[in-house]
Amino acid sequence: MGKGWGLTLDSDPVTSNFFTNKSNSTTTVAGGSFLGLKQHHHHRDMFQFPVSLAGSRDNDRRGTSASSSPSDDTKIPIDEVDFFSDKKVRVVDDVKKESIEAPASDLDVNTGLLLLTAGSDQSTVDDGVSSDMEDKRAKNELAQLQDELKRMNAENQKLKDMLSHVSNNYSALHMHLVTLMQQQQQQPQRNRETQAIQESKPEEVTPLQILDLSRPSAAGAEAAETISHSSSEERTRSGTPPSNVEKRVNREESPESESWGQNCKVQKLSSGKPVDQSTEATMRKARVSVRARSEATMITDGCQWRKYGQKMAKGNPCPRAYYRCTMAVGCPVRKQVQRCADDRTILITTYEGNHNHPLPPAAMAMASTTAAAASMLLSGSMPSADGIMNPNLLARAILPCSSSMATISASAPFPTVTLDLTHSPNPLQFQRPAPPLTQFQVPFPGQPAPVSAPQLPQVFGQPLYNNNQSKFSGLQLSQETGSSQLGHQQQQHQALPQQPPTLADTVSAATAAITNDPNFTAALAAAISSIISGGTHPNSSNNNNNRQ
DNA sequence: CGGATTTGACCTGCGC
DNA sequence: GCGCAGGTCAAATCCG
Repeated sequence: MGKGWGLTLDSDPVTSNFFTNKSNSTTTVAGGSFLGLKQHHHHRDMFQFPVSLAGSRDNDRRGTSASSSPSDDTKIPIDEVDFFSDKKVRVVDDVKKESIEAPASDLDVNTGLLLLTAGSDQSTVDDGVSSDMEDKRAKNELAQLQDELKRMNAENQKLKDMLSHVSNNYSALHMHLVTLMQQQQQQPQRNRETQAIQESKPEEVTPLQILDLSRPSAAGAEAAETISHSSSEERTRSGTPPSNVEKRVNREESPESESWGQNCKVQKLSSGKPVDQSTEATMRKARVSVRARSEATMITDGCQWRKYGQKMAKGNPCPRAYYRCTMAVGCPVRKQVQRCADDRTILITTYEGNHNHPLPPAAMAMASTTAAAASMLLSGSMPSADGIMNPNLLARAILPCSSSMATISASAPFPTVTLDLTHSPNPLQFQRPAPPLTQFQVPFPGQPAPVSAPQLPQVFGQPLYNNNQSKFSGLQLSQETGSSQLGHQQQQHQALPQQPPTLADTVSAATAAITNDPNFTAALAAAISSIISGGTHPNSSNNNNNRQ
């Protein structure tokens, strides 16, 4: 991914370089011909380094492989060199040696031409070959060779300097980016941290009680399941239904991960690690809301849900339904479904939590999207709620082609990413070159979810609206497909290559693309920081917090 | 009969 | 402290 997403995702290769740490700063030394030397196989492609910075993924990969593992080193022994590891010195030395030694071996070629020129001059003067003339020729030859050698040395020195300069620049840039990243991540965290410390009372908490949505779901899932099981056993053992007081005690002693409200309690109970605590507190409250037109009572998103409650929400005549995921025992994912009060054809689905189980392919794309959105929202690329950054900036980063469809609210009770799929796309947005669909990887069946992305349910890819002019085009990036009436979720991944991509395909592809890169949030943060440093966004004054 | 849904009670956080 | 609103629980009910 990373291509076709404009500035934001162009940072992907940069991300690969800058944020996967260490050996990414590798580059390839080359340019034998450039040096005027015989081309050695291990000195190819001079200045691949800046190319790599510019975003060639292949270059990145090759550069990384050169120093990432010993085995790789054995495969590509000298071809690629890490200038920022010890090898750098070695290679530079090689170049140096090369400049001194190699010309000797190249003399035949160059000298031949030069001698021919020199000799021809003399031969026209004197046809007789005397030993003096031979000596003179030899001296001339030697002098020219020495000049050539000096020139090459100077050239190599220049190249070395250039290389060193580029290396230094890269290092500085790298450090700067890392620093920016850390600052962005730590600043809002510290604020919350301080607040959490002040509010929380020190009580014991087990690590299992801290479920970080930003982490791969496995750990949190296991934790959630463990907690859930233990609490279930406890309830079973108790036999009789607990009284209110007992129930209360039970909740406090075994804070089931399944309860949002209880989670808030866990967050207050936990005090061992302030950072984790504060992060968790925000993480758990992060939500992804999807607005879509649907006549159904609930959109099919590939997951199995069980309704566990319904309430009348204030200010909305339509009841709000509460669902929990039943695809796995103890899955903490919840969702709320409610019709919009203003337009009852709009169904608002709000997801929270991450699945602790594998998702069906149909549910992967949206899960990835919502997870990425939530992760980004909470990872530190999300500014604190004090309005340092326009949420729309982040929304644009999520969906650069649909800024009006994705809004992020940091001031809401829960940080919420809202994907509005009900609006017609801005025509101007379609003037941007649409990313080739092939760059998106729609998850295949059995393909694990992106490791870095907590999984959340998918809502795309189901019949949302019985209308060819599906309003679902809000997220469409490339074109409106008249024949793109959404089919069943299983069909969305079976689009024939020669057919125009369906909306579901496009959406799924886009959503998958968003999260294919484990470092998406980091890349996003970097992009944002660059945007900030480069000036304010044209719409930055339009602080459109989307509160529900 | 087992699983899903309904629905009233209960809990919790927040604002006044 | 009280009331309100959001969220959850669990017994009752429904349904295949």
